[in-house]
This record gives sequence, C-alpha cells and structure tokens, in this order.
Amino acid sequence: MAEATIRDVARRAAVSVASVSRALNAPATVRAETRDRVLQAVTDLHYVPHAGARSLSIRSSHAIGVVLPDLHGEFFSELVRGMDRAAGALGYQLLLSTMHADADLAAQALRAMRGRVDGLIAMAPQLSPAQIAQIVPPALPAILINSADGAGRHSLRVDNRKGVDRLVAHLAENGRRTIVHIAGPQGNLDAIERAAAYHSASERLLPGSQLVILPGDFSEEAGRDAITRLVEQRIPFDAVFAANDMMALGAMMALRERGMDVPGDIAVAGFDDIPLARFLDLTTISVAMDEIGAQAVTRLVAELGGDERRRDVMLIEPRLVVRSSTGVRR
Amino acid sequence: MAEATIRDVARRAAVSVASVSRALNAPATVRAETRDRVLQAVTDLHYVPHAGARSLSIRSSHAIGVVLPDLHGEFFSELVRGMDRAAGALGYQLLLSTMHADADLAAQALRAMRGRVDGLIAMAPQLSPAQIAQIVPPALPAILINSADGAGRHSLRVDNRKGVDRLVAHLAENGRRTIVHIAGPQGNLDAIERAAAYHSASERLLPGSQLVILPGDFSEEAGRDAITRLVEQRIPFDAVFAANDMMALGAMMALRERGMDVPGDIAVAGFDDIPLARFLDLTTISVAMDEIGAQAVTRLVAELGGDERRRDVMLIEPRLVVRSSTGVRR
DNA sequence: CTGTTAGCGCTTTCAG
DNA sequence: CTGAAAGCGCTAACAG
Repeated sequence: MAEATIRDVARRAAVSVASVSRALNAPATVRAETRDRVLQAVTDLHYVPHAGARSLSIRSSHAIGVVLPDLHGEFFSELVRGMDRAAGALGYQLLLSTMHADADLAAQALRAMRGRVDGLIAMAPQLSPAQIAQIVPPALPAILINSADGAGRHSLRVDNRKGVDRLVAHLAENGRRTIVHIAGPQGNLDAIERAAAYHSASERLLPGSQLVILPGDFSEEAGRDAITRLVEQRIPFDAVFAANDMMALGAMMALRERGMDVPGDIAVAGFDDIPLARFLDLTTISVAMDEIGAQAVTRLVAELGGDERRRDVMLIEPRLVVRSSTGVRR
Repeated sequence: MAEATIRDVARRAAVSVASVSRALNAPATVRAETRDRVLQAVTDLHYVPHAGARSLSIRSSHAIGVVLPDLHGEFFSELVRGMDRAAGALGYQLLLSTMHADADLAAQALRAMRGRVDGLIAMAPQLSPAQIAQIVPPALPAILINSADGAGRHSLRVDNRKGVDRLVAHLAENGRRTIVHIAGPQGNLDAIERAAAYHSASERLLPGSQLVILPGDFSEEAGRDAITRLVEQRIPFDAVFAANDMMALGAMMALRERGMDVPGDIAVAGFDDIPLARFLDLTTISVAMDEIGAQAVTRLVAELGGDERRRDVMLIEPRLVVRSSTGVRR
C-alpha cells in the first residue's frame, strides 16, 4: 500500500485537506474537535507529511547543502558532527556531498542541490576564488569554510597566523633557535598561510635564525622525506614545525629512527591535533572543527532567517596544545 | 532576480514547457533545431532544474537517507566516504542525519526524510530489533548496517567470526598456547560475536588450552585493568586478544610497564585497525568501513531499481593485519 | 472556523 | 514532433 497522503487523512477525518494542513501546522487555528479528528486519522493511517511536496509549496526545504572536499579522517567527522548538532537543533537537515578534486564534478554536485536546499556550506581549500565564484550560484545563500573568499561571501576560517605565532613563541621560549617548516600541498590555502606565518613569526621571534621551508603534501611520508633531505643536506636545526600532524609524526619517527632524540635533540610540532597526536605526545595546534561546523550552520540559518547577508571572514582561534615532543632541550 | 524556471526557458526558446522538459530529459524525442533553441535558452538563463519539483513529479528523489549513530572518528568518515563514492557514481545524493541515543529523536529524524529519499541506510547497533522495526517505515526500502536484524530487512555486518578465526590461527601458528580474551561491553552485538568466536576458535585450534574471558568496555583503561587482574590472579597466558584496538593498546602498555616484553613474552592483538594500531605496531583485524558504506549504497540502489528486496545478512570479510605485537615468541 | 481553489516547478499522457 | 492540460502532495489566499 502506498503511503497515506494528506487527502487520505482529510477523507478519513471528514474534513478538507486545508483543515488537515492547518491542524498540523497551526493547531491554534482549528477547533479542538476538528483537530482531534485529524490527529486521530493521522495516527490511524500512520500519516507522515511528504517533506518534498511541502518544500515545493512553501518554497523552502529546511535543508542545507554541505559540500566538502575528500577530507581525511578526523576532520571530516568532527566537522560534520558539529554541523549535524546545530542543524538538528535548528530543525534543518543536511544534504551531504563530497567534492573530489575536479571542479566540474563539484559544479555537478551543486547543480543537483538546486531546489533541495535553502543554503549551502562549502569547503574548498583547493579552489581559487574565481572557481568558487563560478560554481556557487550567486542567488544561493552560502557560507564558505577555509576557502578563498570568492564573491565576497561570508566565510569561516581557522586563524592560522595566530596558531603559528603561539607555537613559534613556545618553541623560542624553550630555547629552540632554528625551526624548519614542512609545508603543505601547493595551492592549499591553509598550507600557504601557515608557511607565511612561520616565516614572519620566525623572523620576529628568532631574528637572524635561518629560515628553511621544505615541500610536503600533508602525508606522513612527506614528513619522513623532509627529514631525509635535511640530514642529507646537513642542514642544522633544533625544531621542526610541520603544517599538519601527519607530517609531524612522520618527521618524528624518521628522526628517532636515525637515533635523534625528540625532544632532547629536536623539538617537533604539528597542526590540527588529531587523536594520534595525543597518543604520540605531539605538541600541536588544536582546531575545534565541530565548533566551526556548528558555527557555519548557525550563521547560515540566521542568514536564511532574514539576517543581512554578511560578507566578512570570521576567524576561529586555534589553541596551542603543548605535549612532550617539544619538551626540554638537552 | 529569482532563479529561472522551466517556464522562463520555454518562453525564451519559444516552445512549450513540455518540449523543454523533453529536450533536457530525452533529447532524442525532439527535433534537433528545437533542442538547440532550448539548450541555448538554458545557458542564457543559467537555468538549473529544480530537483525538488522534479522528484515530486516523478515520485523519486534519487536521494538516500543515511542515519548513523554518533560514531567515533575514523569509522564515521570512512563509512560516509564509501557511501558518497558509491552514491556519486550511481547518481544519488545523501541526506545525512546522526542519531543520538534517544529513539524518539531517531524517529523524528526519519519522519523528516519522508518524501525526500527513496531509501534508507541505517546503523543502530544500540537499538533492539523491535525498536528498529518500529522506527523504520515498513514501506521504505532500507538497509541496516551492523544492527540487530529487525523486520527481516537486508543488512550488512562485519564477519566477526572469520576475523577472529584468522587471528587465533595466526597466534597458534606462532606458538602461542594460552590466549586470553578481553571482551567488549555487554549487549553490544560485535562484542558478543567476537567473544563467542574466540571461544570456539580457541577450542578448535588450541585444544585443551585454558579459556579466559575478562570483562571490558572498549576503553583503553579496561585493557589495562584486565592485565592487572590477570597478573594478580597469577593466570598464565602468552597472548591477549582484545575485542577492540583501544583495549589491546591499554593491555600492551600495561604489560610493558610491568616489565613484560611484547611480543617476546606476550603477544597482543586487537580488532578494528584504527590508525593508532599502525603507529604502535599492533596486530589487528581490519574492517574496510568504506567498503561497507559503498556496498550498502550499491545494494540499496539495486533494490530501488526493482531488484527483489533481500532479507538476508551480508557478511563483510575482515582482513588480518599482522604487525610486530604478535612477533616471535622468546 | 472551514472548504474551495489556485498554485509551487516539473513530467507525462493524450491529442493534434 | 509538439502543445495543452492534468497531476505529484502540500500550502495559502479567499470566500463563506
């Protein structure tokens, strides 16, 4: 048997469909008796309103489209969990789509959302502002996370600079003199900002120290490779700051395998505070991804609710988490 | 300006809306010239079809509802990634909702999906079959993951038995004679199956060896506690198999702190293959969560496509990952 | 307070 | 091959 529709309910309760709709959406506007009859019919028939039809009629779906890159592990779940928490509380649903590198596919995913969502939350650290502007329909309220700011849309970003500043200060205070940086993938916004922040913080806090930036790609392997290169080129250093935790861990293992003591000889720190970091005692910068997710949803819903669309960038402050990998120097 | 509708396109192309629809959905059925005019109008107006309206009309949304428990880190993302991969390939979208402990909220979340999704994938290891049967609308095609089998719906599950068999065989081959098991929380489906599998595999492969099952709750602490108890009660053993990796790691640390060598004196193994396991060189049983997600979507779509609804349980084979924690015995 | 009716944007017979 | 018109299930004027 097909699912009951509002008409079936109306017939059974011997009222018009309009009354059913009212009884359900604005109970105060119908007589108590009618309401009861409707409610009875609803339970009898196990009626559940057809959300799709409703959205079409009221032209609002109470759904938010979420487009994320193929995020790695922890981030993804934290972010989505935060969004889901906020969305649930606000009565919104999440239509999720992960966007693979290809910008065309991304556009495809967005097109499929037309008419299903009231707004959009997108994270696209690898796309250029122009690409983003082109892909995101201008009429659709949207919030960007950690993305280059396209058509001046409201966006949320991790305050990379502040995080790195704190970390470098911590290293300097502990007597480290030469910090090398293992960078993230080219073109990645966070990677770029972290490298730049490393650059300026080092110059400011460790004047005269040599600046070394090694290429990387956020993988553990890249962290190991960086150490290999440093050793082979006999570059002197007493601290490593990797643009993310995985590379930092790779570097840490590589160092230890070569007989160097962490933190005795070399301090190692990362960025992100993935769960592994805690277990392996890695100093890092922690970003509350779930908070970002929740914030994004909350702001988007506010915008949908009629608030002025904001076009500014909101920076989320990360927190320095000191663990033993940057302990006392020998 | 509001988004263009099919009517705007029709007007601009000087054809009827029916022709626009046809030109877009069944290009072969319209004359080339009309098609071109329509396509031109589409690009001119940046027309994107309204998916909601389309679904209502064709009574199919090409969307799948996904209801997951508040899963921890890695699992969640792997699972969703697998689903998204398959869904993307099949042209489906994912409507995600995480279900908090409360069964009422779960029901709520499901109601909100009525009329927006063609089918459902749900994971609810904590709900009883009766609860599941009550919440999931009987008319909705659905697939359950690692859940008690409610109204005989098709479901996907990890083949705990096979995984444990392989692990016990591996331990036995390496000369371990007495394997103790640290169990997971009471009532948890996986925990129960793993303990039972340990029981039968031990009897079969290590006849005459003593069977020891210690209580646990999947926490690192429980792993440590188990070791304490074993030592205090002077129970002899040369291998530990914990129902998950966290407990195995707890046990491993506790053993080493007591001066015992792993794997020299005692072999330690877990279940899940969390990222930490690799770093700490723990032998474990790996479950490809992304495969499960992808399978779930694929099967659901097949069912939607008219395939007979299946009511059986499909077991996903886990893989034994041997690392140094079960290396040679001294 | 309640019923009738006209849409929301799209698909799909059914004639032409 | 194309257009007119009747829905999909629901809401929202507008009369009564």
